[in-house]
Amino acid sequence: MEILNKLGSLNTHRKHIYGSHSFLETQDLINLSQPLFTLRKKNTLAHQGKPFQGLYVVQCGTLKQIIQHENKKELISHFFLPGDIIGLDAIGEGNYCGTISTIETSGLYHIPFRTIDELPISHSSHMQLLRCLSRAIYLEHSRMWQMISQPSDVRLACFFIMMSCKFSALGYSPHCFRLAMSRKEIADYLCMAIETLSRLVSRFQQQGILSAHGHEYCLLNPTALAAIAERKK
Amino acid sequence: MEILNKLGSLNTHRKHIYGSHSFLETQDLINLSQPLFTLRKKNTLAHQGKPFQGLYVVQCGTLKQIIQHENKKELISHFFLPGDIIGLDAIGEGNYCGTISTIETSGLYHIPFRTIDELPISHSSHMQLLRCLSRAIYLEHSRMWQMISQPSDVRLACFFIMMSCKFSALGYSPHCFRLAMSRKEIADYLCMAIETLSRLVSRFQQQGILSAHGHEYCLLNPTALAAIAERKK
DNA sequence: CGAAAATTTGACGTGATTCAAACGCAGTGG
DNA sequence: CCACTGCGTTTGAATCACGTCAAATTTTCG
Repeated sequence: MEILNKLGSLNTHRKHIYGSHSFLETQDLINLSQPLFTLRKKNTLAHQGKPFQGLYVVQCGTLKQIIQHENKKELISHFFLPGDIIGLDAIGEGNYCGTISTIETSGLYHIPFRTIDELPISHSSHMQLLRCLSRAIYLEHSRMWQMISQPSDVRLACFFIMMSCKFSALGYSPHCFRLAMSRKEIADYLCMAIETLSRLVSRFQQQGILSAHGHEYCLLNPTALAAIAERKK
Repeated sequence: MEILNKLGSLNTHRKHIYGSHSFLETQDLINLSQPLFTLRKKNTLAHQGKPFQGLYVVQCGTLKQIIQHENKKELISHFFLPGDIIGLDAIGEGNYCGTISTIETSGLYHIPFRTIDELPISHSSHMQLLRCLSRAIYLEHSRMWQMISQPSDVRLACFFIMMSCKFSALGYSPHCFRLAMSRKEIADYLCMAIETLSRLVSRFQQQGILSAHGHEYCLLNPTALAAIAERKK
């Protein structure tokens, strides 16, 4: 069965790259999977360095991937939302390169396999998978570039726009949505201090760009938000 | 012919990760290549976004890969030294994701192919290539982490140590070597301003850690250098 | 309800960028 | 041979964005 034939058809011209791993048309993958299972919030799906056990597709909920480097400062490499695929960056190495855990109770499909050989896909699909990983290198690089050379307000604006696009694609309102992640998690993802994030959210609210109450966010002025996100240095 | 069978045997425990692309035992690749050719300094080997034309193996000289993002601030993603392979990150996408040009006159082997299908390697080698690309994702991430959360002196110390290892592996002195790249290029690679780099080099010299005359560098106190590189925040 | 955790806000310190000027060095032409 | 020019590098001073520290406030959840 050709599960990867639509690989690469998505996200080819994404503007605000934050490298979420929804490279495939996930329905095909789900057909291969075990029954849906749920994982309560703050549970760990996979530990960094542990052997690869297969991919997961998010059906509902939110997860995060933390890559621990030597010292304890942790960096969140990805958030996973419904439709996203978890574990693509672990296929090759054979180990999960980060710890993946739920932020809220989530529903997941598991596509179990240890090595890529066990996945019933054709030669051409392997090529597509290869292409997919190669693209991920570039996405990582883009993210690095953004984190290094873009000021914090631009990074945050891009983040909100990305989330807006996500929710829009999922059929939800692009303007009002609930983010399961805490401020600290968003800050870690955006490589800034919690306090900086908090100040930025306050500033955006004062400017009437958005409103934030707890985990609920409303984009009141998407144009202004986009202007901040696109601001050249 | 099995050119990728030693894939992944190198660089598995590299400490100071700056992601140079020497993943393969290059001699196998060279056997597949066109005759050696030379490219004068400041010439471009491949342009960002142009179609993939094949891999290159550096025989001698130095090259750099620049990835241009929207605004003009350029980021050097890689330096290529003898033994390194150029273009691995372009295989999948089919386009070069950065502009690759010579810093000094360089000798190169060209392994021409357009798509991975044209490379005469086995299924298991494809797996290895896949593993290789997957690892590159992690390397990119590690570099991001270092650039973001390590202070500039640590980054520079790591850079010198990496270069020292490189030259050592090539059979040259690990303590005294000539770097073809300019200060500006090193600064771009390490994501800092030229002035910051210049100040750091001055400081290291005052501390007796190294001496720098033009493009010639001597590591006078590798222990002290390593202490800076390993310093936790 | 009450303790613990998360968030906000202010004051302050600092590493690194930016601006500016001076310096050294190589190549060119008078 | 020396002035002239352009380029890379160095150095100092000023500035800024962001992180850190600390205290206040709100939210969460048993």
